[in-house]
Amino acid sequence: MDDLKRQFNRIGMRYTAQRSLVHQLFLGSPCGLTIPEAVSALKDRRVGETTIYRTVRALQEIGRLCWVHDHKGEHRYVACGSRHSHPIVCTVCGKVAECRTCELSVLEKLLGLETGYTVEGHHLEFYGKCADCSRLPAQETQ
Amino acid sequence: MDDLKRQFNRIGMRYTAQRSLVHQLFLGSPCGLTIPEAVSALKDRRVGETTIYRTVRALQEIGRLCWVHDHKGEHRYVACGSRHSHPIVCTVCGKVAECRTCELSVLEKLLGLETGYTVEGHHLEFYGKCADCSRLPAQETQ
DNA sequence: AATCTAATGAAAAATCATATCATTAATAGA
DNA sequence: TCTATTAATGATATGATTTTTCATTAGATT
Repeated sequence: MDDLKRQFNRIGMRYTAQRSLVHQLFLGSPCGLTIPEAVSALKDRRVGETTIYRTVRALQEIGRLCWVHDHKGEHRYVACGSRHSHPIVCTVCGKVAECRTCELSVLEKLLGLETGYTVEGHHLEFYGKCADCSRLPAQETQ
Repeated sequence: MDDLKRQFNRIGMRYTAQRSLVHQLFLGSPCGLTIPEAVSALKDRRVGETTIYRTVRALQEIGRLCWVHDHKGEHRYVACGSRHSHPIVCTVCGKVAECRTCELSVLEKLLGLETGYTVEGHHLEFYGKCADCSRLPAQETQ
């Protein structure tokens, strides 16, 4: 995907082999990863800690990575398709799905009236059970 | 306010002088505080680090404190009035207001259909300019 | 190829968070 | 009030995480 290269260039950064590995890792992690997890996952692939921190920041900047708080409150990074998506985190297995629907405009208007703020954006995270975990009644996965 | 004491007791904790100081500190901080900020703010009042970490967790548990990510992405804790409120963070000065309006039920239904998840809850943060900072056109405060 | 610029990762340093535990304070019961 | 009980406190130690620094390497440009 050469698109990524262009997006990196746009923010004055190069799309290198290491950065590609970092991105691939997140794409293959449906529950997202904390940074320490990403670091240890790529230790054998010889990608350094510093590179991972920098790449995570860059991927967020170009809208390919967002963060969620999982069921335990841990800050995890999850691959996403666009700068503006609403993640939903499974409270049982931690799997994250992406929701493109966004109908917050009404709420934003109300909010503006209520608080006097000019709304510019938001972060919205949902928590719930994924289809699989909804079926297993009270069994702890992972 | 003796209400707080009851709330602490309900979760098996005591409402002590130190915990009161921590709570007061957050009540007087419209932009919220990171934990290290709270620690240094209370150093002269002789409240220890451990107590602050524990109290922050307790205040969250009883719904008097919520977290936001400020304009710089920093995790800050802000006093709030109820367990379910939607903070809005000023992107200029960082001041946080509380929004009680919650009309996400429609969105939650759509989301359930789109992803197959059973929605149980959410976290919603708005970003925007407060009334004061909306007036000053392009001036960086703080 | 030569030049320039950015990326890399090892190491050190700084920061942040948790665990341990002796001491102190708050509560409940007599 | 006095005592017993239980939880809170905070100093210290420890561990985890994040950032900084910098010599080296790789990628882009001419």
